[in-house]
Amino acid sequence: MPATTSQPPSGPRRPVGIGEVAARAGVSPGTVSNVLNRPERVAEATRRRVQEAIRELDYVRNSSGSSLRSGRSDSVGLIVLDVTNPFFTEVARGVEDEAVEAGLAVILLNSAERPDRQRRSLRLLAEQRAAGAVVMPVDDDLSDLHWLRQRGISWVLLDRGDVAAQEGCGVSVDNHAGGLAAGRHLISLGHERLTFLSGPFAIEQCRDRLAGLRAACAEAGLEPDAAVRVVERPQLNARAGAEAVEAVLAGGPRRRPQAVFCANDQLALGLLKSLGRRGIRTPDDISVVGYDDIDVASLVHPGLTSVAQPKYEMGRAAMRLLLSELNDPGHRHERLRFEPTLVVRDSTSARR
Amino acid sequence: MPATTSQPPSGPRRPVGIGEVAARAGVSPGTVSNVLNRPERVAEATRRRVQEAIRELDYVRNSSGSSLRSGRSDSVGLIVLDVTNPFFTEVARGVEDEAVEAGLAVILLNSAERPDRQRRSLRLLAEQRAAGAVVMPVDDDLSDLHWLRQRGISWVLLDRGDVAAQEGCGVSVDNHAGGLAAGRHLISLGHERLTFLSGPFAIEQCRDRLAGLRAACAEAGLEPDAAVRVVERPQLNARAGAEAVEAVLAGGPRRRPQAVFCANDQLALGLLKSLGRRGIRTPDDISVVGYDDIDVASLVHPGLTSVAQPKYEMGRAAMRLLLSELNDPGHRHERLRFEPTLVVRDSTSARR
DNA sequence: CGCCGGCCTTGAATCGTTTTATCGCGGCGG
DNA sequence: CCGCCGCGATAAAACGATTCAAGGCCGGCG
Repeated sequence: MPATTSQPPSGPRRPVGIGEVAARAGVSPGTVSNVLNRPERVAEATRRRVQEAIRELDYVRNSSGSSLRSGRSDSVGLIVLDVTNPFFTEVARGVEDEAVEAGLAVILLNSAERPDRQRRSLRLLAEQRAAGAVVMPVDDDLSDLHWLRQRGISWVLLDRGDVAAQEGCGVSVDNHAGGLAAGRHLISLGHERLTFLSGPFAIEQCRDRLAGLRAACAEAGLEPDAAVRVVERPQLNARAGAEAVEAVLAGGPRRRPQAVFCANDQLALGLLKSLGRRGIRTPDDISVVGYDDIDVASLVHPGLTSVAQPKYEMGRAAMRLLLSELNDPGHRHERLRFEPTLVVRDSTSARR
Repeated sequence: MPATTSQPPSGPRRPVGIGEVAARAGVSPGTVSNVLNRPERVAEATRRRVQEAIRELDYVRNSSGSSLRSGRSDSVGLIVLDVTNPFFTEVARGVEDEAVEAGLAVILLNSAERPDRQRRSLRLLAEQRAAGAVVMPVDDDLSDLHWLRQRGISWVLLDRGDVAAQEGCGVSVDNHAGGLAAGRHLISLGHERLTFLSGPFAIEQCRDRLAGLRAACAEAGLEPDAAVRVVERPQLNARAGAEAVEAVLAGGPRRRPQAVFCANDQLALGLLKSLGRRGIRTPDDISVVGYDDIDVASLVHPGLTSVAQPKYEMGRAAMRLLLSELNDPGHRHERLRFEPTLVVRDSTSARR
């Protein structure tokens, strides 16, 4: 950055390279490089002279040249499924904070839940010879990720538990436990006719959360197949939740579920809205539980009971695993598993 | 990407370069480069042979080498103030979609509203010799941005209207008009005792929205200084909104505002929550208007009346301006201004 | 038949940095 | 006094792609 605060916009400057700095400081380019990368190997006086020259010329390192020669790059990729989803952005914040501390730059890429865009993103990272990547995979097909690893770019999976440890590190949350907690909560409130409002079953998380819910039923002596009805929606957003209301209420008031457990908060928020429109009150007429505990869950009225995941911490942990893989020669792949916690608010209450 | 779908994880492969491809195709490296960058200059047959070799060897271009020599880079930066804010992520989506169409990669950087992080991000872009940047500046100090431009990296400002056109392109929304629309709406409902719940006044948007609100008062024959009370908060998030409730209600029921206009939706959501906790009903007791019209505004209960900005379109437009600056030699800086629109929902109603 | 021009292709120079082998120098031990 | 060692600094060879001047080939025209 400029030494003097704000200069009048003068013509575009010819870029200054390491050689020019060297000339100015009266040393060789190699020495400048050493000052930049291994300052301890340079004598105090020389180092100071070089740093002075760097400041005076306002030299900025060219990372192309640098990473071309060294083979290394100091940026890592982060591929998220949806930049507009609060869950992912919170995770991204964690990844970023940890990376910044380690002096790495994060290239945030959005796969928009589309395999082709994930593919593009991975290819970009390969072209950039990125140091590594944190990836929330778009589906169960990891072949592109193996392709990336073959090229020497290692990755950590986020939010996908099914990866055998020998393929790479991973961070996930126990979705079964989350479903179980939600189920126990609802059952303890006296609800026996439940609906699981799911996203696509292709998504492992949805399946696991449902399994947890069923386990809670079994545990309480309820027959899971009878107690839990499942409504599957093709997406995990609010619109899908709102549109699901008919399917959820299908069968008339007598068969209406006493409680709905949603695969994520956005579905739940959409559903709540539609229920309200129809004059069905939450929690008086129906209890609703969400998943993720995004910020707005506490802001809506009624406050949404939700299964919380340590989003920010998951991001940090993933980045830490990646850093370990990059720096620690004795690294072994590892799978970290977080525990979800139920946050009870106003959208659930005892059966009338 | 691999031609064959999924190979068993074999040892890390030695990277294949342009030379190897050339050898395989029986041509010179220069020709391979031409196939990659100016295919029309290469004879049909040769081109095919080279492409075949590329596929067989699964060659991936090394962007370090490429941009080192050419001076160009095919990635652009996008610096947002807060990755977790829905307004920004929606804008980011627009920027990204437009960039992808143009074959550019987007490096998304989060300044977290902190000048030092914005500085870091700009420096990173300088080191990477990025093609350009779309920036939502963290404050009014543009000296670092000038510094960037001096280095030949051009930028487009987003959501900041005060930049003289000769310094760079910009995209903004008419905040005064937004405040005016909100004010007219509230006044037409009969409200005369208004409060503006603001973020930091250092942020131009807040000031302009307030000015618009005042203009609406003046227009209706109300004395702005008497009709509008202002509550300033240091941040623009929900927590700040929730904590503002006391200041908003200060003075007892008699002096309680009939309507509150909030500088953004998150403030409004926080405020709504706190009002609800105190048993104050919206819109019966107090009308509330937000700003930005983020997704959840329509999901909360009551639905939040809000001033909508064309978030996604703003992102696209910003990227288009940047592309024009990069590709069009006769480019002249331009300032695009969008118009906000008021979206009326349930959080505002006529004075009782 | 010779020359010219257009189309493809080539070879070599080049981008800015890192790295490695080498060198000069002064001090220390033998 | 000599040789050796180690510290600091240097020069030159990479890294992988792009670019550009130059050359080869072919067909057409004079």
